[in-house]
Amino acid sequence: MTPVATPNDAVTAAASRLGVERGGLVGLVVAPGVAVGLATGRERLAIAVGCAPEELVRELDERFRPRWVTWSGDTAATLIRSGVRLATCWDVAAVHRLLFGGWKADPARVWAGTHGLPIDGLPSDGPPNLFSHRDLDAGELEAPVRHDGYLRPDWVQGGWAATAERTARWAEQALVVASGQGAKLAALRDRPRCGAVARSESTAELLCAELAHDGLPLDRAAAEQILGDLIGPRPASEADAAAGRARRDAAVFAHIPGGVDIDLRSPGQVKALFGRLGIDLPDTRAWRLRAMADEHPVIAAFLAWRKAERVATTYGYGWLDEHLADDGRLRGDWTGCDGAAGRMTASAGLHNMPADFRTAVIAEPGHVFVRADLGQIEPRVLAAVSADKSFAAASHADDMYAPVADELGVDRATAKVAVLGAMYGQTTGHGANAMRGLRATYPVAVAYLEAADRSARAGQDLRTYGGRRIPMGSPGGLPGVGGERRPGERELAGRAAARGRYGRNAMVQGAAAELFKMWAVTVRARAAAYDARIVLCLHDELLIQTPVAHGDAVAALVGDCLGEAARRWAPDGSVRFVADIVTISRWSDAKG
DNA sequence: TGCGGCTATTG
DNA sequence: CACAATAGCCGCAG
Repeated sequence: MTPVATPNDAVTAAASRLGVERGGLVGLVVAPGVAVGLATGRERLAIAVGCAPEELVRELDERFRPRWVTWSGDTAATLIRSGVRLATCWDVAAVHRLLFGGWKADPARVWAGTHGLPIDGLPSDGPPNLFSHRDLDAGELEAPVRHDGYLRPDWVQGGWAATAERTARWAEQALVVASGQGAKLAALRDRPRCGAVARSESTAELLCAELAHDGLPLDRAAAEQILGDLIGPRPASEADAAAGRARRDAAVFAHIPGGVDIDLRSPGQVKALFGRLGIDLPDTRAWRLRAMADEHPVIAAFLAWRKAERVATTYGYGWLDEHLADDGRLRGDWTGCDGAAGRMTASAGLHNMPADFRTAVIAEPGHVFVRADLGQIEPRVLAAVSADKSFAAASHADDMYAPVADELGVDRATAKVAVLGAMYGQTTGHGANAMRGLRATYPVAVAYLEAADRSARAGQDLRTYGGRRIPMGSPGGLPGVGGERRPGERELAGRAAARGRYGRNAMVQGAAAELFKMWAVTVRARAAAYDARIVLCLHDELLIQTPVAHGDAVAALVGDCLGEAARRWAPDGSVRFVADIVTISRWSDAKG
């Protein structure tokens, strides 16, 4: 009689062979239908038979809670589709973006980065070269690394998933990268929190995969009601849609004696039309038109047209059809950090949905939302990262601008403009005067911003408080600019100033993003005990759906998590961070 | 067909 | 109308 191996036995055996322990690094790759590759410093292992590989990963995660080393969020996405959600990870792509900046973080690039190999020497992913193959023995073909130190392109492009053994090797390579990244982070001695940030940026990738999979609850009937009020009922055909467009256009043309026939979607034609009516404008932006609304009734009609047109094209029925599934969830792609300062991004309108639609974001039956948003996060973050003691003292007020206004001897609105102007780089207009007061009162914080501004102007890379590199290599975009035209002195100065504004803002916005993600992953971890899940991240705001019975507990927990995250991110504790936390059934019920 | 400009939405 | 993002349509170059 042969004893049948239970999943439990398999897990124990695997854990024992690998030496899995709580918080220990374990390389993990998943090749669906092939194998799960696992690797530790002790051994590598491929699980291709026996119990379901995903089940084994789940068991290992729950029993030992290692820090899984992944190549990217794709691993988490694959596992989530199998019903497995990891607790924590070290995502080498996320850490690469932190260390090197920018967004590209494919395995070939990440490997080269940690090994100090030039990016422009990356082997091309063209067809295999027969001559080079002839010199390789079988062992080398099975090795993921070339003699010159780069990863083999065929492995990178999917070859890693060809066999069970290769998945184990690929997991091992990820572990090697993580180790190199750890060394690089340790070398950033003036960024003591970068290790903690690397871990939260990694786990944010797990959160992103979950957000993409789960989606945001959006009530279809409520959403279509809103649409109907703005642009009318769902068109039954293309002809119907065209008739609707013509009807909306006609409502604008009706205000023009004699009638016209222009394309309202063309700013140039609209500008010309207003010109014929005696209204001269440099452009047709809404704020400019709104100021001229008294001049002619067509302006108000046109602004209403713009609003409806916007909804019809971007947030109309097509938007719902494309992104809102039958289960009432609006789904988009999520990235843990953008290419600039490192904020999370989302597509499908999740980050820029018009506020009107928030009434359609309704908690599902038996659930409520806990909505929490950070108050005045950017000035508080500036106080922390610059270590300005006076500015930090101001953060102890619920409204930070009140003590700042007192110190500067100005009203609150002026104080706010001055602070925001300093962080965004505004140097002209109303903010300029208050700026001098700010420099006198909070010299450390202002010096921090101005140092960032100077570095950025000079084209020197920046690094945020948490260690994210802000590349300034070829800043401001405008690559090359075809032709012989050389930019004038004014234009060059303008571009340098833009780089300066970008740089000073990136240091604040980037640091705020680090704290926010640390908060988010802390909430994610703690809220799981209440069956609560984050359904939306919005730069300084979390929306969490939880069973009704746990609403109050989760609301309290979210506040605790902010304190915990703040202590982990900035252990000094001199800055107070605040959040407005409410338990609601519709997103729109939150007080704004 | 691709891309810069314009416009609008969000934080 | 500063800083960031996504996203659509227009107009123009190739």
